[in-house]
Amino acid sequence: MLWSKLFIPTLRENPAEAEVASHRLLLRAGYIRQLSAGIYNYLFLAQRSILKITNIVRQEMDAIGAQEFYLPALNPSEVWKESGRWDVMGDNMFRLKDRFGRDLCLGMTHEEVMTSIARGEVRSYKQLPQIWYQIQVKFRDEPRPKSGLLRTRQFTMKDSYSFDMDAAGLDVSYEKHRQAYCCIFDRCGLRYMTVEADSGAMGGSQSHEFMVESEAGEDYVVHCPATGYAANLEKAVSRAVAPAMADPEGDLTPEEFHTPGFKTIDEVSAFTKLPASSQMKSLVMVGDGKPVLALLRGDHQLSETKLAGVMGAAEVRAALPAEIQDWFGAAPGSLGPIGIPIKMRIVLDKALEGRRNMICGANKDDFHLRNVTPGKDFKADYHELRQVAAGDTSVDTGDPLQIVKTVEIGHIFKLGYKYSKAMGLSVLDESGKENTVIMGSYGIGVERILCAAVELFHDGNGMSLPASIAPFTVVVTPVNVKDAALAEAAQKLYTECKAAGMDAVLDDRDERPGVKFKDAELVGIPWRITVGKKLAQGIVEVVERRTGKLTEVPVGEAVGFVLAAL
RNA sequence: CGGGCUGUGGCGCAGCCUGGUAGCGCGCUUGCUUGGGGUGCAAGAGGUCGCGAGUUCGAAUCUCGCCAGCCCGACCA
Repeated sequence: MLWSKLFIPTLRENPAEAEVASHRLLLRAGYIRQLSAGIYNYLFLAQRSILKITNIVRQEMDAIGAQEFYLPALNPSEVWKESGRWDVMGDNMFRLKDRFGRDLCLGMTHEEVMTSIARGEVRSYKQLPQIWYQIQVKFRDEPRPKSGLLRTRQFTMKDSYSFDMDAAGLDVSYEKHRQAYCCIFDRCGLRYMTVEADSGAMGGSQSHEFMVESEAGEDYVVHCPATGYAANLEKAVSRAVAPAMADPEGDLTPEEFHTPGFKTIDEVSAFTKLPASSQMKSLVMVGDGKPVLALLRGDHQLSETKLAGVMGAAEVRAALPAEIQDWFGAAPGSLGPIGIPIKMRIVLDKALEGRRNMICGANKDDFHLRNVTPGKDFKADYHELRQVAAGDTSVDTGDPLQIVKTVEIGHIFKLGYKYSKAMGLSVLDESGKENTVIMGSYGIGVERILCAAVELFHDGNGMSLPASIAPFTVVVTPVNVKDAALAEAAQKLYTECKAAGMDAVLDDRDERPGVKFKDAELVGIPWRITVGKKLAQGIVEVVERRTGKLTEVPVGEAVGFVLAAL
């Protein structure tokens, strides 16, 4: 292709509205333009890159025996009502009515539709397992679209669904996906981590996320370089740093003391001259409408996800001040596990196991208790409730943990029977008995692969995409198109590149060399063959975008040089 | 949904406080020039100043309402 004929609207200056690197550079390099909040036009370069990504995805999915479908984005409400998600999805779902007033929505994901196909057609164990996938558009009315293509309201997803007879079959389908995803992300040239993820309170037994480390990300991953442990912060476990001070010795009896106006952990800490780790933090939470008191070490944070898991609740929230007053007869800041007027479940974080003679609220405004020992002074029910904090170490080895910010590019998930049960998907087994099908679902955010690549690989001059997903592999740049010898040699090199099967572009624009170099670097083409002065000696330059390394090679060897480096 | 910020030619911005004929840089067009890192010169085109009301002789500028976008938070199957 000839650059002079292409629509590649690069910008000299940074667009004002873009902050994160991928957003800024995709705009500047002329890949995308915004249509509305969270809705983007993909121009020529973006579309080229996305097609390369989806081809890789398609090849690897096909390689595990998955079959490509293409389902409607426009969905009737019925299937969503069957699964219960018509209500669950709330405002995140785009909804509309047809001319007869029937409810429709734009699909956010396709478990329901895939399940509806399977239940209508799949009747026998002989037809299983199946893996069906599609590469298709998804719609989610995000509360806050942000960061360019990282969080949008319309995006492309590769979503697949597996159908198996039993858990062992699901294990196989799941493992196939895990490996396919690794192949996909490897081929896309990404550095990523596979991490354990929270599988929710609803029966999902296992889940992994594929994460790329980036400041632009929205998820936190706990990672142990020494042991290789990696988990989403929501799910991660760790060994906490020891309490700052040992507990008082002996079987002491709880004793009330006056703490006028001291409510927070820090205030009580300053007042008692004891570290936060000597206190028990009392958090009143509500899970699916039921109150619970969660106790943690004063310097620890509650993980709401873990608490939800312990309670088996779909959703947890902090109790409102009025609810707390009603249940405890005291205000937040003086709460504790002893003498609660109503019956309420109390759960303790495991970091409190073995602790004694601690400080907590007395359920009486402006009073606290000292010498409170879990298990002795109240019934202790220990669970993993704490969020991993900076400085924590590996549970197994005590090696240091890191907490890193990441972008989620893929997620694989054992669904279990959630949809097959709700929607009645079963087959006859060998003995002629009905067997509910077990399912898995697996997603890849296609645009996020592009974003993650830009986040990982960019510098002051622009992006530097992996050759496998760059819109072009090589650009041939004659330094001066008015010089017939240069123009002719460049044209010839370009033709050779094409003949060698490379995605090449000839920068035949009548521009100064600086302009062409800048554009090629901004757009992120991995290789450039520069045809300039030294052509007289039969020499051209091959420049690698990522390293900036320049090699002078004879004209006849330039194409081979690039090919060999790919 | 709460908090903050911003809307002025395609892009980046000034002008607004203190009301009086809309400006700069880049880009674009034409001509010349230059030809190894966004060349230089000259001449042009392009804007109902986000929308609507109000105040005023007069509003980009002041007041009110609305809309849109960005950032932080809440939220994120």
